[in-house]
Formats: sequence, C-alpha cells, structure tokens
Amino acid sequence: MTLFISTFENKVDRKGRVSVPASFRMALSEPHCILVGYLPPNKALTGFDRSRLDILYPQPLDGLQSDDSQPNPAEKEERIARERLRLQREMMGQSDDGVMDTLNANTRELSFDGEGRVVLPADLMKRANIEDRAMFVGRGARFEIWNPDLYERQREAEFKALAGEAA
Amino acid sequence: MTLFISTFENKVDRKGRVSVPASFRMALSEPHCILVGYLPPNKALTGFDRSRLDILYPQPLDGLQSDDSQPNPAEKEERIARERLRLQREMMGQSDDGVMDTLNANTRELSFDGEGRVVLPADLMKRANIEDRAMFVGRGARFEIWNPDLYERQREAEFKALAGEAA
DNA sequence: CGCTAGACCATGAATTCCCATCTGAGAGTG
DNA sequence: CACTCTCAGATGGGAATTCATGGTCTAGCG
Repeated sequence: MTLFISTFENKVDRKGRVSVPASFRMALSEPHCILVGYLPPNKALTGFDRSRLDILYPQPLDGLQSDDSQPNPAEKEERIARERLRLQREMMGQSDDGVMDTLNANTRELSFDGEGRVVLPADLMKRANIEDRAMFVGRGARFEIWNPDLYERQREAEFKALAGEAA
Repeated sequence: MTLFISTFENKVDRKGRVSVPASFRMALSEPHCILVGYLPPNKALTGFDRSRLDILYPQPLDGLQSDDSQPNPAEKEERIARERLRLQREMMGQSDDGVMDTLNANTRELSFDGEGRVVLPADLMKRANIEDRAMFVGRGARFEIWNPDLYERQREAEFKALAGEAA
C-alpha cells in the first residue's frame, strides 16, 4: 500500500477549494474521494482513504460465519448470537462503540473535481483554524490538514520532543 | 455498501416533510424507503436501510442445513430440531428475542417522495423533540435524526469524552 | 363534502463541472 | 552555462447541474 508522506502547502480559494497534493491522490485506492474529519483534541483535520473504514469497522457476522479457525461449533454459534445481539442494539441507537459513532458523525466524504481539488466544508475549516492556506501533512496511513502557521509550531514541538528524547 | 457519515441539518415543513441528505439516499440498497424508529432512553430517532434487517435476523434453518463445518450428523440434526422448536414458539408469540420484537414494533417504513423527502410521523417527532429542523447524523451502518440543538450538546459531550479519554 | 396523504411542479441557492491561465521544475539546446 | 521549451501540477472564474424547499393539485377516505 502507498503511504502519505511529506508536506505540501496549498491555497484555499474563495469557494473553499484546495488542491490535494498529487502524490497523496496517487496513494488512494478509491481514486475519486477522501474522508476528512475533525476529532478533538486535535488541532488539525484528519484525512484518509475510504478503504481504511473497512479496517476500522468490525465486520458484521460475515467474518464470523465463515470463520472456521475455531472448530468448536457451539462456541461459534454463541459468538454469532452475541454479535447479532450487539448489532440489534446498535440498530436501535444503543451502540457500544462511541469512538466509531463520533468518527462517523464528524467525518465527510469529499470528492475530487477534474483538477484534483476538494472543497473543505466551512465548519471543518473553522475547527482547524484554516482560512486561505492549508498544509497537507503526510502521516503514513493517514494525513492531516493544518493551518500552516499552527503546523510550523507543531513541527518545532515535534522536533524538540525528539531532540530532548535523544539527549 | 451502505455507510452513513457526516451530519446534515434540514428543515421540516408544515406537513412534516424533510429532505433526507442525498448522500444518505445514495447509500441505500432499497432506493425507495428507510426504516425509522424510536426507543427510550434515546434522545433521537434511529434510521437504517431495509437490508439491515436481513443481518439482524437469525437465518431460520438455511444456515444450519447447509452448514457442513460440523461433520457429526447427529448433532447437526439435533441443532436443527432445536432451532425449529424455537421458531415454532416464536410463531406462537412466545419469542425469546425481546430486542427484535421491540425493534420491529417501534420502527416505521418511510417512503420517499419524488424529491427525496420522507414525512416524519408526528409521534416520532414528538419523542425526539423535533420541530421545524432535523439534524441527520451519520453513524456508519445506521443514522440518527436529532433536534439540532440537542445534537450540538450531544456532539460536545462526545468530543469531551474523546478528549478526556486521550488525556 | 371536508380532510389528509401522496404526487407533481416551481424556485432559489449551493454545489459540481468545465475551461482557461499560471507557475515552477526539469529537459533540451545553442 | 544561460536560455528556452515543455509539461504537470496548481489556481481562478464562469456555466451547468443538483439539491433542498416551498407550494399546488389530485385522489382516496372518512
């Protein structure tokens, strides 16, 4: 899999559009969209590829039903029943997975225009203090979108932490 | 795949009609309806795609009859017999599945008009304190419909929980 | 006959699409 | 080594489409 590396500063135009760095776009499995969200206490937005969700989500049942690694059928049935009960409760809003719930609510699917840009929703921009410039920061499997000035401070802090650690 | 993410605030008109966000509509497998229900002590309504019911329901017999992971034929027959008895009791109203019973009773099938709207039943609106605005909140496999003001408080609470967890 | 639920139509605003321009890096050339 | 050419990526603006929203009409039902 391809990773997001390096940093790029691009402009945000009046419509909220930004070019996603070409190298980030090429790292995507879904070529036509990215997921971008905000979660506290972060100071920046987080972006990632759509295929990441498949990893984050527990597979409902399918994984269990075809799972023959556990040869004991009674235990397998029991696990399926338990998982089904969990899904049933979840469907009625009694979820036990607060993290994923919050992530889903606060993440958007942004699609590219013909030039490789996305529009950053106004509320997300506000949360990350992004105005007319955006810094794309590669973090491996994900990337971050910062206010460039804030990121420079963050970078210094990270450098300092590393240097201090080494000393 | 049906995946609901992000949040959208839409207006509820005098007839109780609301536009379901376009991205939610596109996530549906059944393009012409959604299931919406209320269960205490939730503060919001819960909606999901019709196809979800197939997952929530235990497969009657089919799964067992074709299940050859357990080579012992006697035990397999015994399990089928047990399952059949369970189904019989269920058909007589002696269900052992309280969650699904409650879910079925308190869920409505809402169909779309030509513009992608549904009408929210008055009693459901009342239970969720929804008046003239509705906040659609993506929760992955399901979504929620909130009074926007209540949801903003909920969002802050979720953020606080996340931030606290990180600290 | 009055009412309600559903279908149908009209409008404005927001979003997406499309085309034109700009810029910087690197290759090629004299 | 200076200069130009070329190309991919980035940026800007206007046109076209989608979406949300409000209203009206019609049919079925009480």
